[in-house]
Amino acid sequence: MFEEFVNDEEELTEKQKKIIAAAIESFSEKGFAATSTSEIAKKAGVAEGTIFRHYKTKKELLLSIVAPMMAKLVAPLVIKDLNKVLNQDYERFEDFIKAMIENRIKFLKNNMQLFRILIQEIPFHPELKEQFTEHIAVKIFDRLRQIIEHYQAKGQIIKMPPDTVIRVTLSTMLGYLISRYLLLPEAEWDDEAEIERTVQFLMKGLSPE
Amino acid sequence: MFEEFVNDEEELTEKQKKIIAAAIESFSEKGFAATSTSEIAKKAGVAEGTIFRHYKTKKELLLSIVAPMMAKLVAPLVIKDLNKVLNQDYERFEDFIKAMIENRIKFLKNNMQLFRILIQEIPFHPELKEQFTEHIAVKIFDRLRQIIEHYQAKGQIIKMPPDTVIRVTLSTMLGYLISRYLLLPEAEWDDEAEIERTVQFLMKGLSPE
Amino acid sequence: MFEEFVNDEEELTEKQKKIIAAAIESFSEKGFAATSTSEIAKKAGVAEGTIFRHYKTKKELLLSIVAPMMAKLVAPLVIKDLNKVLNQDYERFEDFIKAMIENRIKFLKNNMQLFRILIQEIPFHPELKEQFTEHIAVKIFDRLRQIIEHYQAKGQIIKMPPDTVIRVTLSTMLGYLISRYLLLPEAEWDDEAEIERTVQFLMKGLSPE
Amino acid sequence: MFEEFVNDEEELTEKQKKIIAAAIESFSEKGFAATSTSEIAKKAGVAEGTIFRHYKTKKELLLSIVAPMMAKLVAPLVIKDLNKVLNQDYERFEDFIKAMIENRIKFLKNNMQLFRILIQEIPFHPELKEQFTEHIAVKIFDRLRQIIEHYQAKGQIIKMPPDTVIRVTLSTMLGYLISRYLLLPEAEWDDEAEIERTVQFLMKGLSPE
DNA sequence: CATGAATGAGCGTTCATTCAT
DNA sequence: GATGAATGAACGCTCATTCAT
Repeated sequence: MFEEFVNDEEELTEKQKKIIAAAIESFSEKGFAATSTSEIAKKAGVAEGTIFRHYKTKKELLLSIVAPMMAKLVAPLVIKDLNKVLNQDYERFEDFIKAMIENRIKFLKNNMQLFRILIQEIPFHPELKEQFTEHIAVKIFDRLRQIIEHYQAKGQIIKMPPDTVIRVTLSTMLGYLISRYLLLPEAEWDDEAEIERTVQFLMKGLSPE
Repeated sequence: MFEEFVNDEEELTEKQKKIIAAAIESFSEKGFAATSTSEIAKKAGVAEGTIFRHYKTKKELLLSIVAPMMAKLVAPLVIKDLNKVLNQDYERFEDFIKAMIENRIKFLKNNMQLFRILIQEIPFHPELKEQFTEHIAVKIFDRLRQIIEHYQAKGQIIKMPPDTVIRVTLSTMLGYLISRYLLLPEAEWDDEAEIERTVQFLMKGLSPE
Repeated sequence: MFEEFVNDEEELTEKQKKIIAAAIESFSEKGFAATSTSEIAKKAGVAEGTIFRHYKTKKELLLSIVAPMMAKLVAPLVIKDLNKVLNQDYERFEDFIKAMIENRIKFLKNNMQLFRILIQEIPFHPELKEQFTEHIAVKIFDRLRQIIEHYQAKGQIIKMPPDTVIRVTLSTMLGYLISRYLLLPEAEWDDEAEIERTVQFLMKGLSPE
Repeated sequence: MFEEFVNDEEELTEKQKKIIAAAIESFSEKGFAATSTSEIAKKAGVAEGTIFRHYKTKKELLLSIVAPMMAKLVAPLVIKDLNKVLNQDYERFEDFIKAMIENRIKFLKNNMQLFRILIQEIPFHPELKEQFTEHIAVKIFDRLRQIIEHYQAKGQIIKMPPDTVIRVTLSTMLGYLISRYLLLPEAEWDDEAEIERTVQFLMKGLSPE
């Protein structure tokens, strides 16, 4: 479940792919504002002008990187008939949340640089924030709310405002990811156990009664 | 308890205060890299050269803003005889965590711009990250570990690695703050209830058994 | 004899040539430190950024001007089989020194601005001084020493340490050039006679006995 | 003979002396244009403003250093009744030139930093050059011409235009000083012998016949 | 008389972007 | 489509000089 059928990079020329790859690397390491287009060009092995042939501005390049990332991040929740999935595959909230968290953690782990750019740049670019709230807060929150209410109705989750449930769930999950991969990547982590504990904490915190 | 007796800004000239204030505003809004010194000067109503009389470089200006913030952030945990406080004032973990969270939330709410700069700039400045891990991870984590173990020994918290307890606690708390004040500041929030719910979630998640 | 087959400026773009020309003019008149890059750009009729596309720093621009000058200055002494030349063309030291001096005077006269930059900037730039001693003192002094010894062996020059002979010879020659073209260029000079007298003084001063 | 009764530094305050000393050191090492007033102030141990209390501009500070140097440099030739000295003490040109050269070499050796500033800055400051030609070329050249003619009349020097004699003499002498103390100060020099040879070369080059 | 904070013009350099080839 | 030379505005920072204390 929750596999992704996203295909991008398909209509990109070889040079474009190199530009994107170089930009991702630099943006994630030094930030958008501190990365120069000439640096990207050099790293990508193309001429400076080539970047601007494909992307009108430096910012457009950033958006062309971040926007698909945001879409992919919430992809599993955009599945058309998610409720069917829920009923069939995940009778218990615990199973659903476990699957979802493991799936998203795997995804973010594999796309850590993109994730990094996303959270680093959102504060500085109103368009990004807008896109984010529009995609996530509106489309996805609605979905998530339904899901939460679904399990609340089944008596599997505490009766708390769904938005609060969503918030603490995401906080817990992203808190793990940021600690694990961005803040203390060099500490020793027993990932399996740590995820297990995190989910356990979340489940207990959200259990009814 | 946990009041702060930090006094800074006291030996600063009038111009220096204006520079700091202008820098905080701009850094928090546009980020360090995207803020120009000329812009800070204009906003502060001083000549550009004046900035550099007080701060050798733009980066030094940033550090002079962020470093004290970091110290103040963890101040309540640097109290000399914290254990006495714990025994006397907070026999129950719940009371302690409630007091601590409310206190720190109040502090961060009052210093939201500084908090914003801190979390926005840490990824881009190795010195900052270093200072952070040095101050927080080493000094404070040790303290927090003792506290957690203290309440674990009393049987008030689940037997989980203290680092994990710390992580989920901070995630929950910072997740609230970031959602509330940075991501969705314009949504309607019933702060009192929301904090109450958040602490409740945390307590249940960490309760033994 | 002693013609030069040096060709530079050949792979330079039009703009680069203009930058070099403007830089030479300004550096020689006001000195390197007192010449601004914006001034050079204006004089060259290019944008200031263009200078830095071709020369990473202002100093690199200086070096790109001075280094070839130094090479050309000593070029006649780097001829592969100089001894053959000496034996065939200049049996007498007087003929050699006359030819050499006239040749170098002509060269410096035609490159007075470059010569000026060279002697004006050497004191302030260790790299230049190093390059100078390396090229001149080592490579050329060895050559000159051999030549002096060659004519001393023939009994045509006084038996004095070759280094001293070289020093007084160069002093006499450069003293003329500096007086003539840099210190008192507006006095009336009978160049031919003055050079004749200078060589005569030199020859007598160095004659054996 | 040729002792100097120059007294300067007499009406200078302690701070002023320190400023002058610091300026001399920096100007001679890095050049006037590349030396900042703040650097001089720091080295002198005074406030930046103090420099400008004593010297209206940075350039005035330079001139206050160089002008007296120039005066002292030619002092021995400004003696009122130089001819009496010549007749009494130096019947032979050789004795005169030897005494003069040794005296001036000693003086310059003792004031090498000032000498360095003088020759380094003359090219860049029209006022300096003017002062130089006015003092040297007019006042002193006249004197020197008389002296040369005096010895030419006695048949002790070659019949050459006095200006040429002066030029080659100064070139020879300054050539030694510059080689010895500025270009190759770290080579091994047998000063006594080298001066002896230099004077010998000069005498032979200028001898009649 | 000495101070040093303040100034603002100007510095060398980098930048995103354009455009002729 | 790709290039890279060219641009000029803007950058962080330094400077000589002023002036209230």
